[in-house]
Amino acid sequence: MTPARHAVLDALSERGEHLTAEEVFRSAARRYPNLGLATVYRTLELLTELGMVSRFDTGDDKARYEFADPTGAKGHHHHLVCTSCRKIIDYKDFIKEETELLRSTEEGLSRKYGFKINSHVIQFYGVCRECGG
Amino acid sequence: MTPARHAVLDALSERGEHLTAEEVFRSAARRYPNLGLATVYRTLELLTELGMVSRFDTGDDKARYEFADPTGAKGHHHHLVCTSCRKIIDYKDFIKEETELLRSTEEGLSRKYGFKINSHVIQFYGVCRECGG
DNA sequence: ATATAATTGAGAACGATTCTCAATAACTAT
DNA sequence: ATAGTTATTGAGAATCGTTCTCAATTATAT
Repeated sequence: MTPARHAVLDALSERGEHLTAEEVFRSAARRYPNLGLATVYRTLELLTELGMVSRFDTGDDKARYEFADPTGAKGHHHHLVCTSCRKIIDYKDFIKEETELLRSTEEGLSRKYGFKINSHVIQFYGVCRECGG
Repeated sequence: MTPARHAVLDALSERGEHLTAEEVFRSAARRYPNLGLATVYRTLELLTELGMVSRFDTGDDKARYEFADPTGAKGHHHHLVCTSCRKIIDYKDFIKEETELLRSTEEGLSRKYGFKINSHVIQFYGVCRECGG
């Protein structure tokens, strides 16, 4: 865990969620001024592989990263994306039905197609209240 | 509906599913040789807006397109993606639980956050039988 | 300390997609 | 039909997020 990597991780945990690589870079560079953008990308990839960070995207063409803390307060959650203002809301409600859906789907798909399922993406798109939803 | 647009639509409905823009281009260009790639992109965007084509992505950085036929044999379906060989399986099993989940989630999110939900992405990633899943 | 391996920053390279623009094709109204 | 207006096209340049290259620096092991 080098200083550059720490700076990236700090940026992700301190600042809000859903940062783009560019945003992580700007944020982390405040503390670690000669940080390079390539290092940010490399570190984000590394941390994602280690499971400490999770990466997702929301339809614009920039990957977003957030601190992964599956057992913490945030826990496992999904994203609700406003297609107008690009706001992203984390939610973890309805997880019971969802868990059930995932379990049975994964089991069924595994049996039928021989897939070992490792991850999933569930995301809703819509228009938020402020944007007229 | 110009010939160029027809060529794009034909390529999508004739050939299998899940084509990248490049693949649509190659396929359509066989019938309509002086087709340009930019026209393919423009047409795919147009058809997507019209709801005749749906666009999704699977983790590599290329958008995929498929003929949208919500009431037809294919119907509404989701994708199961092998992260090893990139095979994509359409499935529409378990739609009952899923429909229920979507309904209650959309309703709940709407009430709680004031979102009008328009679309969703549900996708599973894993390793297929041939790849050792 | 010294050799070896890993990490870094800067900028070039990449690749999917979008933009520009002149040429062409499609309508419209006469 | 025909002249004028508008939409669509193809080709290549431009864009932009991301990845690669490479020499320099830093960490690790001997």
